[in-house]
Amino acid sequence: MERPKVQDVARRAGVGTSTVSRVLNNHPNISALARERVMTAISELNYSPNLSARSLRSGQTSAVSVLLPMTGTAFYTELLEGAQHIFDNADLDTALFPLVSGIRIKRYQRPDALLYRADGLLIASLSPDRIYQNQPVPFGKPIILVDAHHPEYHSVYFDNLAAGQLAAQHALASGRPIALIDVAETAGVFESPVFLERRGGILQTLSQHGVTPSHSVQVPISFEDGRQAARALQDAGLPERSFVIALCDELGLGAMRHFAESGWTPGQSLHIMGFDGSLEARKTGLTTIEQPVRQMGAVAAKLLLEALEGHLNTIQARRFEPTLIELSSTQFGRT
Amino acid sequence: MERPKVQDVARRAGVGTSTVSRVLNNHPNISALARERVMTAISELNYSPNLSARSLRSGQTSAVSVLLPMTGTAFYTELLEGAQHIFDNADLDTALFPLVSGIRIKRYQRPDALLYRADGLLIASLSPDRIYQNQPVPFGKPIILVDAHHPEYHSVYFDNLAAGQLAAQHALASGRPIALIDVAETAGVFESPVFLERRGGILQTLSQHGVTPSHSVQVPISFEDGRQAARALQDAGLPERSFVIALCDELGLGAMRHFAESGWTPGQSLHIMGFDGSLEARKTGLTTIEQPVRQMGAVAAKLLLEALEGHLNTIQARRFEPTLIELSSTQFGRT
DNA sequence: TTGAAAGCGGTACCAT
DNA sequence: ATGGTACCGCTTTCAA
Repeated sequence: MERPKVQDVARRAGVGTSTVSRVLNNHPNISALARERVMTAISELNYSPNLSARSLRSGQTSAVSVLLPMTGTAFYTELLEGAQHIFDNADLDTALFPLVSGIRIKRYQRPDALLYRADGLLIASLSPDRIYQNQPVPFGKPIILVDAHHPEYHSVYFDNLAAGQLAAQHALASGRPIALIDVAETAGVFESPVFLERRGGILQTLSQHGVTPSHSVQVPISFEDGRQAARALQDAGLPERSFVIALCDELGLGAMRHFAESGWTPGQSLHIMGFDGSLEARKTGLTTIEQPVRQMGAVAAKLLLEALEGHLNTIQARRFEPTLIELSSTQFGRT
Repeated sequence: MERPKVQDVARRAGVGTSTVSRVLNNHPNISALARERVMTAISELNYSPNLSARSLRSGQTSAVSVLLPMTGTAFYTELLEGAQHIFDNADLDTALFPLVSGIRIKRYQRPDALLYRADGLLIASLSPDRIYQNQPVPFGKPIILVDAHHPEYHSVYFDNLAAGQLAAQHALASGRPIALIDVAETAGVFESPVFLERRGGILQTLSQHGVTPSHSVQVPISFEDGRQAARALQDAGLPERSFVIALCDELGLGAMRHFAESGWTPGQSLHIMGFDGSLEARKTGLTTIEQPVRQMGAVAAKLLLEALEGHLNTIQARRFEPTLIELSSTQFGRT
């Protein structure tokens, strides 16, 4: 038979189509016998429901969409692990829509994009204002922003300003001159406020103590760029007994490598720290600021579930506070 | 108005619903006037079609699904960039379905998973046999395997055996003792034959020349593990004038770092190479085996398009041959 | 070139 | 507890 339908199942089970539907959707008030016969017919015919028909009639899709940048970093893997688990338990299927190039944006601006064939939407690390050019998201169902913050949307995010402040305080406590390895972002759709906020927190705290960074470089994010940034700092006359704040772990790790290679053993002469709480940083002993990424993903997913159930009447914001993980790169040889 | 439908558009434009549908789907034989009036009505009402209704009726989804592991590496970003571009031009929406944890597998085994609400399926780096436990994929439409190979499916993949052979030949040409930094894989769903094949190519070529690796270690894939592997090799008595083959760039880069730190300057005393042709390897000067990832993604996508049009009557296999990129880590101080 | 109407495969209402 | 049936919104004959 050509792809069986409910009618075929109903006929074979000797019941009505509504009974089949009830069994499929776990409705109450079904006799054990009827359920049994329907189940048998289903497996005999190898039946599976047509999702399009189901959503057309029910108005639901049993799916959530996740819009996210694809960076090839572990960040989104972790975030998704946290979220997927929650969606799985709620019997929601999850589809990912990566923003790999600018061209895709045009597609996502159309309200009939596949992205919006969902009951809810999670937007990760992206600014709706930027993607939709300050127009509302063409999706009339619940939306949660994660790793991003916007007054008009439910948001789950890190307190990057506090993270910056925490880093600055730790640096100040060392009594050393403070240098910055900053992130050079290409402006555009993918631009995220994360680094802006971290930087702001750092500079704000420093200036409150009358301190200005002794040296500063801006580079793209990669291990190798971190290395080159460290070299550039040295070339610019960075004193060996400095405290270097790198705006992310990857840059910090690259810089740490260069300093180590040039004999400025991190933690013993030079001090250095990063941001992200990455596994690499922990393994390598780079002091960092932890961000509970997986947990953030889970909280965002839970918030979306609540929104789907209509329990969210006011805009929600869940902010995660940072934790300092002090490792060997800033522990020894304190002044 | 509550989400307008074709009827609303038709009424406003003073035409029949079929005319609206024809305009929406770019059918020929539509008068310029009718098209104009329909377009106006659509934008006035801010109409957008219901995807579920459309696919229910047409039997098509205008979507392709991509099943892939989420590793946080640049590999899949590149692969997708290659594929998305092709799908975009064919007006196909693309949804990603990551296999983040084993639990997900259960979901994907059901034929009514969202994954299968598509016209075609791309499976990346995963073995159908392993995911579906030797049962056929529950999807009666075109499937393309990419970065994987299977006699029963269309496949687009790298010749990893040749890559291994190429590496071994390069190592043999150095006349040095050859050591291996191998990948320790956790068996299971995610296990891919890539490393098995690379390893096989290496060992096969070596043994053809009567050579056996002087030293060998197995470690998980990470920069830091590469570093530790290098140290382990030294502890095991690796001679400084060796040729080290790392089974991937990330391990090679980590090892290179350790060797550099311990004074065995890569390329000058010790020789080392990796696999993948990663950007990092190129920047750092690590000799590597190039794999045109983006191109492979594009070819896989094109193959899927052909399959969708019914042009593929026999199982297709597209194999990409590897290229050696010789950089400084194996160039100088040749014997 | 166009409109009326059938029908895609389910779900949910309304009887019983 | 169960079956009949209208109907979700669209595409596609078919006849005009």
